[in-house]
Amino acid sequence: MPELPEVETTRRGLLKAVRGSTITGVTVRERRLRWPVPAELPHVLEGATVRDLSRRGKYLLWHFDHGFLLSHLGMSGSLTAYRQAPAPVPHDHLDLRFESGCVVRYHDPRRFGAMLWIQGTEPRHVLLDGLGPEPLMRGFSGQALYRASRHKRVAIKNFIMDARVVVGVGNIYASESLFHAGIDPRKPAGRVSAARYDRLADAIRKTLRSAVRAGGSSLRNYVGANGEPGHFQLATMCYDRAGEPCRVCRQPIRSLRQGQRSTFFCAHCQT
DNA sequence: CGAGAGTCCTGAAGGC
DNA sequence: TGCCTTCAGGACTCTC
Repeated sequence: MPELPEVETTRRGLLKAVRGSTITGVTVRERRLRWPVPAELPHVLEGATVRDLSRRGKYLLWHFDHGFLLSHLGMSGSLTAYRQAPAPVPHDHLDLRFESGCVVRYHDPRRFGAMLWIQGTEPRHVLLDGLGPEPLMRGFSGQALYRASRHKRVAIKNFIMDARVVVGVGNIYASESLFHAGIDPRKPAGRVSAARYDRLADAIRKTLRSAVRAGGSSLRNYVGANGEPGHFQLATMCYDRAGEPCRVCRQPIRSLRQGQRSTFFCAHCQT
């Protein structure tokens, strides 16, 4: 479900409710996520005040005076802030209760997400080591992609989904960005020109920015922090459109599997 | 080392 | 209706 725009939408939605607020209680109903929820999590969070909520790639970092809560939504996770929480439903794995009465609830049917604790004043964690540049910040450019891609035989689509290259480009936005840049997703990364990487970097920025503006994607079951679905699915050029006519040239959109993931592209517009 | 496959898990959808 | 297979927004970890 969540790619960078969904995580950013979640962050913005939660920020007003949680920044400056103190946690009064933590309920863990299911510890078995991607990694076990640390047993000490309720103890370290109760009484702590959220100083900030930031994002690194698809990770959310909750800042406290003595450490950080590192959360990831995985494939099917969501974080929702309730002024008054309804009764928990299946897969509501964790609640953060605030002194205001607000409850932030983590829901994740597939349990590929994570809730981890980083002790200390620096947000250092192996999961954050080696992450590439943020696509919506300085440091990300066509030139950076070009440099990182030399001598790489991996397909360009898999290359831009590698978090060491650039963070936050998931399966939907990888296909969409390559469509906008006119690049065949099967092309070896090392054989794409610098000029085309400039186009691709622009396409990634534009695709992600417009999805953030739209409040994230709403494919299948995405809901944001306020429970509202996103609207990105209305605008996909190729993702999930196999057999349907390309919106530019009317040739049928093709699909294939790359690294166990579905890719969608237009063989006429993308070369 | 790089590249590709396997893995965790539940639920929805489609075929028969 | 029911059973089975396939697929789903991620990404770490293993194998070759």
